[in-house]
Amino acid sequence: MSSESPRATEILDVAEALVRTQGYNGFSFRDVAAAVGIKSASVHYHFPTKADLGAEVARRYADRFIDALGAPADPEQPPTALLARYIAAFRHALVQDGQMCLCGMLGAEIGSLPVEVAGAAKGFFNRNVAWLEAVLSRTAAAKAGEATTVRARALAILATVEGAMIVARTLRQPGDFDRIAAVLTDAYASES
Amino acid sequence: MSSESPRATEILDVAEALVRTQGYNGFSFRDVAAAVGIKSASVHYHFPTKADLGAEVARRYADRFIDALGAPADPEQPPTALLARYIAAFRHALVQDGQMCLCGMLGAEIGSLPVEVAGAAKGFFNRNVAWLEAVLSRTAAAKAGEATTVRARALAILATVEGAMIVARTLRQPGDFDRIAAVLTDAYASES
DNA sequence: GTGTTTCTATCTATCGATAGGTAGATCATC
DNA sequence: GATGATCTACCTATCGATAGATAGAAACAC
Repeated sequence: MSSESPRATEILDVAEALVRTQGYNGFSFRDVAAAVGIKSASVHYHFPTKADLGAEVARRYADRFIDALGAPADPEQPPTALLARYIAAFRHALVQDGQMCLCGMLGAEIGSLPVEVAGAAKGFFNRNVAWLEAVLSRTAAAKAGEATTVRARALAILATVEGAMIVARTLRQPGDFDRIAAVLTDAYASES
Repeated sequence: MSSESPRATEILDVAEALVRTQGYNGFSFRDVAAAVGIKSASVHYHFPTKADLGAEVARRYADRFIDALGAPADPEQPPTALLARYIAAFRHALVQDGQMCLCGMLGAEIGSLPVEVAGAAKGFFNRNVAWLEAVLSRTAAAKAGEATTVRARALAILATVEGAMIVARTLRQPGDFDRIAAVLTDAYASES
């Protein structure tokens, strides 16, 4: 599956950074090639079409991201700690990388993406919601009652962190991400 | 200010729809011209550069959007009703138009936008936050205590609805927007 | 071991299409 | 006949993608 050559990995790294700042519609094979130090034809050798490259970037990003979250059912981690880790993962993408979440960017462009790329972005969101549902279902509030709202709350958390990245970046105040995250924590996690 | 010719308005309408589905980097003068039924050179007559057109689209969108929200201090409207109206405005953009929020899209692309366009998107968000702060400051919770969190909660509401549009569109389930909005209402408005 | 073939990764060169933008002619309206 | 709006025609630059060549490493045949 993921036995990529060093060069292919290099290309994926560069492409990911470009998509996360300029969007799928805004990056080109020549941009990627120039940053890697090869010709655009060589990029086509590793990834035949732009859709192939975009989809692979998205798949790799999703795998890495979900992997870093750890197991949502880990009995050693209380739900509040897992939620904090979830928020920290997005915070890292924003502050450390200084970029948008890749799939948040793709989600905004969803109406004009090749099907493979759109599907990869959709998969990222589905896996995020599933992870959050698993965490939220362990809270006291969830055990006490309504199962319907577990999915709704998972969707809300995902939407809020994705939106927070956009707002913080647009207002040029990275600290706004933390302000929004604090509201999230107060509203959802304090009831556990 | 806004004494545009019918043709200019037509161009702005088409450009807005294109930016909201393909992003600023993904639309072209030729796309706009073809949809209007004129040549791309004629679009340049009305809007000299792409940045001019993009910025004007964003300004018009922001004006129209904020205008539709009404006065946040209107004594006849309780804060809960105003918040419901706020969410309905985004819901309308998503369900009726079937498109992203224009400035949510621009916010995602913010790292690769001309300064005029980026500034217009930033202005949209600032006006949204100001409107929400005005509403939230009228709630009982706000009057009782902490003024710091009013801004934080305003940012969180904006982030959540922007993110909700992206998530609902990517998962191809418009109903998810309403699920997220319901969580928002429960968490923030029930304390008033 | 040597010679032959195949594979990998890259190159140069080019394709048709499209990008944003410009110059100058044309047409209509007043 | 002047003004506003649109046109034709074009420019330079770039897009995604392909073709054909090349150099070197690996695999194979004997």
